[in-house]
Amino acid sequence: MALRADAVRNRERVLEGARSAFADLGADAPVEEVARRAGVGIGTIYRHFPDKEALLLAVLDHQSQLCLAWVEAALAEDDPWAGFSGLFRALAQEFAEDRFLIDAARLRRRTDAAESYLRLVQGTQDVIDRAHLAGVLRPGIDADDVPALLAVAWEPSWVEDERWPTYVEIILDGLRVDVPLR
Amino acid sequence: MALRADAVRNRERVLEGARSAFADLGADAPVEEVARRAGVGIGTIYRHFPDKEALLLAVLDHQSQLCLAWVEAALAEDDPWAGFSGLFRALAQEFAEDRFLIDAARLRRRTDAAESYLRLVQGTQDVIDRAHLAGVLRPGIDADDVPALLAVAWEPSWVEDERWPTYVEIILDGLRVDVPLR
Amino acid sequence: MALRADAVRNRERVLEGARSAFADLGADAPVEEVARRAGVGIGTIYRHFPDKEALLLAVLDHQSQLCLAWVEAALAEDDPWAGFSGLFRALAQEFAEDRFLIDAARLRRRTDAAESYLRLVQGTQDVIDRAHLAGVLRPGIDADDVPALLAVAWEPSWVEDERWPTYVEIILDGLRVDVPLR
Amino acid sequence: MALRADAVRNRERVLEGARSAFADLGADAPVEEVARRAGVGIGTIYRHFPDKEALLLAVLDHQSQLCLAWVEAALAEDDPWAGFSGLFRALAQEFAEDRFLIDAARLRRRTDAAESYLRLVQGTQDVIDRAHLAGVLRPGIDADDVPALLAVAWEPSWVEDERWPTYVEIILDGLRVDVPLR
DNA sequence: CATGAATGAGACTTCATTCAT
DNA sequence: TATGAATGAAGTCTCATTCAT
Repeated sequence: MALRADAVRNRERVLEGARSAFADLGADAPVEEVARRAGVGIGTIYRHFPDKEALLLAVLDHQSQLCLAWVEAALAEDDPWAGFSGLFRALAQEFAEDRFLIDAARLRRRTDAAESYLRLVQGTQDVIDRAHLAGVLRPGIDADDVPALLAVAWEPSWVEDERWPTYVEIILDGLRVDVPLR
Repeated sequence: MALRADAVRNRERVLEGARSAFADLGADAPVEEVARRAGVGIGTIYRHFPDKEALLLAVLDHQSQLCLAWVEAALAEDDPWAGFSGLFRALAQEFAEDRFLIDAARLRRRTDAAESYLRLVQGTQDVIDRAHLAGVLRPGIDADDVPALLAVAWEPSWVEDERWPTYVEIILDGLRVDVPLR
Repeated sequence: MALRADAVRNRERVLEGARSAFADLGADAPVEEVARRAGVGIGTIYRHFPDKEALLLAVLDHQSQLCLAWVEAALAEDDPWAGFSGLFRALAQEFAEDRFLIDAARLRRRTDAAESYLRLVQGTQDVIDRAHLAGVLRPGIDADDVPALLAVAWEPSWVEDERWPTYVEIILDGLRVDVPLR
Repeated sequence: MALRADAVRNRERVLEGARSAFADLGADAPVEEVARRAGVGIGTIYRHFPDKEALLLAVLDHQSQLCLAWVEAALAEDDPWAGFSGLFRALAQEFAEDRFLIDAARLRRRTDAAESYLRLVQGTQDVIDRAHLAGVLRPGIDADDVPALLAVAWEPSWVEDERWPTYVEIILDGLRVDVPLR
């Protein structure tokens, strides 16, 4: 199955090109730009993905997969707040670097989301539940609120100022419930 | 010079149409849609504005002008924190209602900003300075940070959930410095 | 309303280009070919017609309008058979000259047909009814059968041989009911 | 030479796939669809046939071969009219069932026709000659007229109405010369 | 000055054909 | 030899902008 190896590698290149193009230009980067960056004909993209939306979802899926590692790390933490806040900071970082996610995540609302994305949401919910149980997280918050709160980080116009870490800290302060020392 | 009066009035109608179109459809509403809502030929738009970006800036300018009223109100407040938080909430409200601002404000970074927008920024800075003097606002925050923090409110995908007021409160919590009651 | 005059004339040119292009190349003539023949940008076509199908329907409508004259002539004939057969020959001629109608008429099945086309069908039905009443036309035939029978004339591959008038006569022979001379 | 046997068998599968695809979707069925139905790679098709047109011609050839059986049957008939009309009906049936033939037969005009097709034409001419000799067939008709007359049956838009057998009878009526009973 | 028709680049997508494996 | 991935021209349609009226 030597053929497959080549195809798989090309699919990888397409994804890489899509990641790059979407990260720089947002979700409305032309498919031809993706092809250019992938070093591939435009037809190749349509062989691997039925349409542009599928391509966006694939990139979302891929990035979500990377983020799942952060969920693992968060659950491994002893302290529930350290877990949650660490995850929040990591996701902010991840998303701040990828302008594409701004638009791609919006697709989640219209289409059935990528599978890894759903697992990411679920994992995030687990981390949040633990924080709620420990009483350290503002009540009424759930995993669906996280992307919205992260908007502060990935809002593209301000990312370049490197101010977003500050904003993340502000939000974490607003989310934390101080536990009285008995 | 009746003509002049007519022209001015037409410019107003164009702005009105742009406000409406951009608010509903975002910054990529077709210029023709703006013309339609303005009840005006598309040529008229290009007579008053050199290109679409200028139109977006003009709308931004106009909306900024409206927001200046909130700045006045904030400065009239006795309590500096009430002033700042009131302004913040009001701006969030204003922006949450106008989908167009999401995209238009981004232009600020690329082009010379609209004049009223600059005045809005300056007025906001005054409100912030007062809060800093009173020691109730997290240090290191200035007017340029406000739009980024508001991203949380105007991120379009989540506005419909009406969760944004919660997010605004979280951020305000994170921004507030509790003053010990001596 | 000087403006309108120009636009109307251009719409006419587009229709002329479409007629020409579709007549030569069939319904799958590229829209750009239509534009080329009309001496017009492709955008102009899409200003006048929402999509390609609308353009095809418009051409069908136009050609149908021309054919309505033949229906008038047929009804003016004293002899019902002369009326019917004259109409049949005239339509065959008309359609044999326009390759486009081959495909355009097929649209009738999928979409709501052009208005003139419906009137053409109705007029043809009147001519046929008269022939039935006189007992000179094979029973069980109605207006919907006419295009199918005309297929023999407009089948593009054989039109160039100029054999189609023979085929038309064969069909007319097959359609005629001989009235015994009492 | 097992390879050769394999190759021949593959050619057969390709033809089978082409027959199926073209019959269902017409001549513009994608070559990949042919490959899919043949259970074969697309490259295999291009190994056996230089281009898509060759494939269409090959299918035409194959179908023509099947039709030759009808010619045999026609010639075996005692009555020349029964022979001719039987052949005509059989061909109509054959073509009505295969949407692909509509388009494929048109190629005959542009390219050198498939061999079996030529034999089919010749055989049909024989049947026609016999009918002419018996004086039962309208003079001036030859084998080249048959496909054009069959257009009535294979015109795709009307096939579904199952009206074509009626049209075939009309044409046969028009073609028959009544022989006076001495 | 206003109008809105015309323009054409560019977006997405399909598919016949080539070619590396 | 068979495979099917890659290619890219071509098709339909949108929309910012220009310009004749």
